[in-house]
Amino acid sequence: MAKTSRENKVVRTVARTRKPARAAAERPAVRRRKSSGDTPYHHGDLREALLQAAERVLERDGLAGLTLRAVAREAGVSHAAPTHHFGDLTGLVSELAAIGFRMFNEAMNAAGNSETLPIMKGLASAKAYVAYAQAHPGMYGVMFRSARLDYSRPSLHEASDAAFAGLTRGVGASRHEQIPQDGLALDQAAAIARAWSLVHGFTTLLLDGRLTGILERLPEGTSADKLLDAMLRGAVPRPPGA
Amino acid sequence: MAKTSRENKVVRTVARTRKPARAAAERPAVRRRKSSGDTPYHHGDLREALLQAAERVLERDGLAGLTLRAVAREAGVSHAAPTHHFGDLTGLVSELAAIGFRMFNEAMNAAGNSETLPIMKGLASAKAYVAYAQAHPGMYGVMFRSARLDYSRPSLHEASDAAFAGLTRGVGASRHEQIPQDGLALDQAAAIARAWSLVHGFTTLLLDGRLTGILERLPEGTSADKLLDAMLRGAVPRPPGA
DNA sequence: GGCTTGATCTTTACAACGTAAAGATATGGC
DNA sequence: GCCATATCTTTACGTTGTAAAGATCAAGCC
Repeated sequence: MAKTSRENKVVRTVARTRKPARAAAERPAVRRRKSSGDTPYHHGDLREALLQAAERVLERDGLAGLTLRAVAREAGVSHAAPTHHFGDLTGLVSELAAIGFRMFNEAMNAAGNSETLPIMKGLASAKAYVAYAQAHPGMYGVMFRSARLDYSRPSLHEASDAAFAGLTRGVGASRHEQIPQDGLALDQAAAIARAWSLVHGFTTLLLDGRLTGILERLPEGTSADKLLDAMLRGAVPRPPGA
Repeated sequence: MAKTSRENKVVRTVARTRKPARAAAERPAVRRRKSSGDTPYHHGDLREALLQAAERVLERDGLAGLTLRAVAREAGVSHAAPTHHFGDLTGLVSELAAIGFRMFNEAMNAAGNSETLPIMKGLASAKAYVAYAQAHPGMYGVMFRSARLDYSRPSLHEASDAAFAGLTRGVGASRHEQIPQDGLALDQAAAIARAWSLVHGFTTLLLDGRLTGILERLPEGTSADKLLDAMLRGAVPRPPGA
């Protein structure tokens, strides 16, 4: 009961006193509708602006710098404005993570669909997984390292489930099987867990810099991509002819 | 230059005024040497007491509850006392993580040494890895999820390296090979990365609750241990006869 | 057109945190 | 006995998340 976020369920206060707030001219100027120079209605699409500001702050200052007040500063609004749209910091971080999962999922699907051979689909998806994390380390941190994620939020729940479902499809494709929705044999479950663990573990270790010791000992600066490829090819039960 | 921790390099102040501090009797009482009822010298082994307090706070309140002030409260000292022994929060968390890595490493080695077959050594170590994380989720969080770790600290650096070296040895044993210290072939590196990624990824996913969807669909509440075993057995190039 | 209403944003306030600095105190060497 | 020093406490400050109350504007009603 301590965590009741209002978030658009505005508490109408008693109000009605004097003391005029400062003039409207003093407020930050950039309050216009997204890509539409006119009609600066109430205060613009602040929710979207805050999410974009949050992503900028994240990639600039890292996960530790992603605070409610920093995001508000970046967006040019008062420090309490984000509370109205996201309830609390957990809410903002969760919505940001949901965006990350959607981008993530799209990247994996695009990579998988670009391949024709079923076995290659899985490999391509896995590579896209790692590539996304390398390109957006801040987002990856929000999605997998942040302690403030509320998976009961539908947006986050759905986006996160969709991303892992995509990876599971890749496994099914590479084994020429359909993954059933209800029952699951142990070896099927093991195959899914193996694919998830391999890709997710590799990414986590790579971003934590724990693979640099290995990469440095490889011939002439082999890239992480090559190591990933070798790791995955050795992991499939029947190695592809290519 | 903003992060110069003093940490035992005490800044001698000018000092010397009046205003007596409160009586010694008001202070917390438990200030005696570890397992030695007498000789309560200056204020006891506070450094050790703080680390133990930190572990208690961690397992009780989670990573988010692990603050300098909470640890000081748990140990019954002033909120600024930990600073003297660890410099800052990063220092305390790093030392705690080092302890975690040492316990972690001991558990893996003990499990590996209990087996005679080389292939089994790797499996046993991997299971010990996951078992430790399940038994000490707070510690695992400090070691792998905390944003405040300073790997330039020798204690943390060494303990962390030792833990991963142990896992690498397990891989070498399971492949009947010696992992060379200098050069490394791509397939050797891939084998190490595969073992690390599998075990670490599985653990991360398990602790994040992302495997529950799979576990629930397995026959009659199969344990995570069974899934791990099946996953690992399917991953080794030459499956063991057992 | 004046008025109300409700959503949006700002101000103000407070407790908890990390950290620095200065004051107090006991220990061990002399 | 005395003092230098390491250890611990007090005090203080800036930052954070969050609650609550005040201000402002768009829209609808009469």
